[in-house]
Amino acid sequence: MARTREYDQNAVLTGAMEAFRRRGFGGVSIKDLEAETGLKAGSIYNSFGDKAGLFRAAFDHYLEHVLQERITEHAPEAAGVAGLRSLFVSLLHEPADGSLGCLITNIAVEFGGDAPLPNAVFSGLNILSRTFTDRLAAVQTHHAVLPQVGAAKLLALYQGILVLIRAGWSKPALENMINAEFDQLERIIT
Amino acid sequence: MARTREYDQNAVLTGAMEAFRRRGFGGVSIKDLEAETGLKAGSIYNSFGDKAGLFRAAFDHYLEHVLQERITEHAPEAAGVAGLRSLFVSLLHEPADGSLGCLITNIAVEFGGDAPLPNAVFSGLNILSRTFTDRLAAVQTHHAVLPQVGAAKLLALYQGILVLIRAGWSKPALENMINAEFDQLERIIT
DNA sequence: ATGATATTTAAATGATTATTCTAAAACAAT
DNA sequence: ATTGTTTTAGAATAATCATTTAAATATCAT
Repeated sequence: MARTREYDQNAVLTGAMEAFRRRGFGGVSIKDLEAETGLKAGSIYNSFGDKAGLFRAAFDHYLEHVLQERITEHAPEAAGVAGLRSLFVSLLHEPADGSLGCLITNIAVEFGGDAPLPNAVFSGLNILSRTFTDRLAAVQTHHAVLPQVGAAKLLALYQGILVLIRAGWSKPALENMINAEFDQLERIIT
Repeated sequence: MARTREYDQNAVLTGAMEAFRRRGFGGVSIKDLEAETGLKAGSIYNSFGDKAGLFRAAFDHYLEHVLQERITEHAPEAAGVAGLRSLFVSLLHEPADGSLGCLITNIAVEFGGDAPLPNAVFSGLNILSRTFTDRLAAVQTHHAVLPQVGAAKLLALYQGILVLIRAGWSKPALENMINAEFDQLERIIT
């Protein structure tokens, strides 16, 4: 039988994920990944095939352990539209040293010029879109726009907020904006 | 006296700008820039100092000849809030072969992790923010949110739309969303 | 036309890139 | 303990990167 793996798969993926979130796919070298994962290049290639393979694994890890968990924590079905507000506000809480960033946003921008987008970008956007649509559909009234249309707006707003955070835009201004938007939304649906 | 410059400064900046819009700063090599500008590497370094120098010049060119002209065309002061709607819809018209992209959005995302942002990112966001604030302030009523808050929302929406275009999101869906948003906005202010 | 000066070109440089290879070390079952 | 297999570690590779250098070329004022 073979030697057992020494490293902690979860820690490796988390380290790689953080690097990719901060600096994008092209901005992270194998050497960087060695530093952030603790693995040597040989082990990375042995375990993940190539840089893109590790990236895909890290992106899946992001969807499962960052995005999904964030939704579960802030905006579960029972929390309704108020949960969506909490989800949006949670985006503003970032580490002091630069923006960690959202892989969906960042990779859509980095690859969207001509390179084919990783499937995880679509998966991520669909997870968000479905969450928004579901929460809006649950409280729909005849005064409001269709849930799909409202969800598209929230999706754009969500991505835009992440861009503005990345650009260093004032967080209090963003929080006021989010609250005004959800105040208005809740006024319409009640 | 010296030899005169052979190349067309405007064409050079346009070529470099398009490359940077599509593939970001890190995604464009000097070789790419040679192909897209027609200049040889030596001339690029002679004229712009280094890659970052050409990038700065191309970004300034973008603000002046793409962003400002787009605002002038679609959303001059006289056009009011209806002009803003036209500005947003204009974002959806892109070339068939991949997304050209907005330098402000793309560079904010690419550099926002830890690298310092070029000043042009702030300039661009401020140009947009001021335009939105001004148009909203001109029609403000007591029913609406403060112009600064409404402008922050439009700014986030604007950036988010650009991300979603980059991600290949359905353009008709985005257009419906934009129209619903401005229908609601115009309903409030009249 | 000539001299002074800039621009252009192409080759050279050194750093960094992703990836592969090789040998050493670690483990599990026998 | 020995065997078989896998993970490691580090060196080696070949490509590409931004940048510099030096020579050739082109232009303008005289």
